[in-house]
Amino acid sequence: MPELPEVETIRLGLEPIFIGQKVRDVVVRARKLRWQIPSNLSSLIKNHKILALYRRGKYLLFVFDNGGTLIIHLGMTGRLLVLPPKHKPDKHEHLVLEFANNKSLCFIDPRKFGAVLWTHDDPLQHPLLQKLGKEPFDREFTGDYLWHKSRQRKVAIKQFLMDGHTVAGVGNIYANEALFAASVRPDRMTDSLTLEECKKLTNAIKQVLRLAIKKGGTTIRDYVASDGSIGSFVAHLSVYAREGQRCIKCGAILKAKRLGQRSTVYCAQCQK
DNA sequence: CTGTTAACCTGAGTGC
DNA sequence: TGCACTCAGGTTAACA
Repeated sequence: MPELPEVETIRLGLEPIFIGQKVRDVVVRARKLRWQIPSNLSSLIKNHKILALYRRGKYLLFVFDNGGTLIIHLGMTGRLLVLPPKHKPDKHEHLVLEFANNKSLCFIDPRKFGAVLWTHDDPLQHPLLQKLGKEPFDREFTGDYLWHKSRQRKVAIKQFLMDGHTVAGVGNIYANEALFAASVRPDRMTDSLTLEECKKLTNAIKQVLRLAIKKGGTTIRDYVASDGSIGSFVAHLSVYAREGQRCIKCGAILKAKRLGQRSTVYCAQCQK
């Protein structure tokens, strides 16, 4: 369920605790998440230090002092919690990294749509990351970029935005919110968008994501930060999960429809 | 290549 | 209570 703001909030919470810290022990419990957790993970990272923690889209990248990188994706229900080494393990706690500073980093994921991977090479060249679209806060994520990418494409703009190959990190909540902020109907075909609309959309995405990070993400049901705290962006949602309620701008009743089997909420008055 | 759909998996909520 | 069914912050692989 975590999208870019939630993943970034988790990253910000983990960074001060684990940078420079050495892995003392590794416990792998899950047989299989989205993919198998590397069976030799322990030998890869035990007694090695984390040098840096980056984010690309919804992926977290833990760079180790042996040159390798642990890649973690949280899927729909994944959590990364900082707990004491002796805590009672959650039913769905699939991986625990125990560190020299006496803190454990725990990966919990009931639905197992998440992923824990390892690469010796440049993580950005990993097959799963290599083809990702621009980072929303990249200077190059502009209206021009979106306009060029969207030409001759016959998909609803919302689905296009949620495709990580268009822009990385935008999921269902923030696609809904950004489209509302840009006054664009979610079911518009991408190739019908004008350059002007693409500019409004890219700006809306940056603005919505920035505020959501500032608010620590959106907690609807599962999401919590690495310290267990919840995100407060729910209070700023304009359309997501507000079907049947009134539009905050014009007062019309918000409509819902399914786009690519994802719930979509919009204001038929404000969004054209 | 593009576009659509099923699949991965568990838990919470609803209606009968 | 139980059962059937729907839905959920994601994404890939397999189709047409």
